[in-house]
Amino acid sequence: MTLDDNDALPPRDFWSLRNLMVSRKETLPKRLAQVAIYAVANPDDVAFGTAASIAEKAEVQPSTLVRFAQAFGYQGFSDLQAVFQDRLRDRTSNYSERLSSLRSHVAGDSKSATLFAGFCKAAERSVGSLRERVHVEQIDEAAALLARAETIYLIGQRRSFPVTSYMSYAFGKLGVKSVLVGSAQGNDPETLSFATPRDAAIAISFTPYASATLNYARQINEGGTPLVVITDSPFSPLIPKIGVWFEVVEADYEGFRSLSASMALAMTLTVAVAEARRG
Amino acid sequence: MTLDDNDALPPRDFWSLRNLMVSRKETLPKRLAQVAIYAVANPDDVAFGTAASIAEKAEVQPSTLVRFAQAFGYQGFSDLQAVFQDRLRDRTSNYSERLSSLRSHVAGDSKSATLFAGFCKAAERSVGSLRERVHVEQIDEAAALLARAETIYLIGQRRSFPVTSYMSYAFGKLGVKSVLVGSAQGNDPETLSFATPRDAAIAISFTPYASATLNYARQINEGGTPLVVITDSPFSPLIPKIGVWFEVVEADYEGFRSLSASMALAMTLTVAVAEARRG
DNA sequence: CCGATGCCGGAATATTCATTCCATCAACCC
DNA sequence: GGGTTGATGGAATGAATATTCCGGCATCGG
Repeated sequence: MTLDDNDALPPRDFWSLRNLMVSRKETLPKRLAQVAIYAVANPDDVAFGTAASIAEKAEVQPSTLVRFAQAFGYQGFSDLQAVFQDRLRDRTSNYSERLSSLRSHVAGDSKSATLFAGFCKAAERSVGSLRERVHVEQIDEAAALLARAETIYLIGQRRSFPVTSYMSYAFGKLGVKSVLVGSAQGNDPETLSFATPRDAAIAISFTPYASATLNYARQINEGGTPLVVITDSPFSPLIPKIGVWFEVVEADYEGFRSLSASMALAMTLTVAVAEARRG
Repeated sequence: MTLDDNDALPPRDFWSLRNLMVSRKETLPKRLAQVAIYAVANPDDVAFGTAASIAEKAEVQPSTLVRFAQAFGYQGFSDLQAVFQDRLRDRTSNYSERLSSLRSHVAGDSKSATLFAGFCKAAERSVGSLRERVHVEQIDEAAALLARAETIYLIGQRRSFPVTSYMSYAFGKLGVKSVLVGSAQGNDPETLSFATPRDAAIAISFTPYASATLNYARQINEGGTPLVVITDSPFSPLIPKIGVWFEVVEADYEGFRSLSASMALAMTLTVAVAEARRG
């Protein structure tokens, strides 16, 4: 008796097993810990893969997987794998279970629970409304416009800044030249004065519109640089003369508006531009 | 050429296949129709079972399953089974290949449409998984911890920076003193050296963890400053000695992970802190 | 009623798979 | 520092699996 030193029966449901793997990881030998990490991070692959394929992805030997299973009291790898499969099998029962647990949480009536549920719901509703409002042609048009640009200027303040800063990061990773405007440096007007009609800009703003964003967008658009705008109303002062605009209505909870829809649209645009450049 | 009389490539996503099975059922030979009916009614069993076990339940021969698969243009039963598995694999990541294959198939449809749908779905999925994983007690604990702090330090790089920058903005509006670390200024280590055990910090990072974030978090936590961590695994090197941590698994599409779950949790924490301060 | 065509069942086969075994290696205690 | 214990990699093994093949059968048109 060396490895399988736990007298208790192995867990038969996924979450018990998961907790056990997390708690025992510290005391596990190196390779077995490696398996634990992989299994927690990629339960789906464990459910469907073969011992060989999983071993390869986790960078261990197949035999290590068998040892791992036995260390947790299972008869072999297949026995352990069955637990991972069951997790995916009864998704429906799992779902109702999830809902009831959510309800009991909310029934606890803590203020945090209400907040949490509220913000989750706001995020989901926002994405739902985004689906309705945005048409594919708009995305195509915006992506084409941005793909033509030499430099893409990103304009967003306050609540919109996280969105533009994400785009700046993603564009960087994708090798698309972009300039982030609206950080705390203060030379933004000069930066924008370099924009030409061969560039493009993305401006994001919602009521109450940050005045700086409005000014920058107007300035750049009047200089002939096309503009892609994300805003929350067809009457927004941001709507450009040259360019495309998207209507994104974020649901709010207690006055704090979600960012999920803007983020999802931002990601779509970012990747679409990169793909358009490649093609 | 007798059976596999369709020149087109077989569908790679479950729903296309399902529709195809339904529509072709009428013209299919008796046993193959029998398989189609069983497969439509028990897709989970098809996903997990072996050819022998499925054949038994569907009351046909294993070889019939192979023929069935070939009749739809697949190379063999395993090839067809993979489609059924992908349907269940949905949960978190790894469905990028599913959508990319979808895209190549629906070549007539715009690429942007697929992107857009993918990112919307990733956002919704992420929020769903957030609900499942985060418990209210954690939020309460984190909010209490942060409410006690004199100054809240916000640590996040790269993809996490939009989240911390949002929190910085929201904390500002709510009158909570916070310092944003990780902008391009470069004096971050010194800024963090001012943190005391009476302060607190929020660190956000996902695989691959930005080394600077790791160092900052470790440094500040060893100095006795409690830490609230948002990360993607119980084995994350970010898990603090003093403090609370949240497991947030963002779904990804084409390697670009959503931010919706992190954002929703960030909003919850931000407002919860402000409420705790007020009460 | 008879040939032809396509379908099916079941055995045969070739692969792939999980598991076991053993030699080597590293860590630890005496 | 030598001996022991446990962990690991990798090949060997035997079981299980998907697939192929072929003889027989039903169906259909003449």
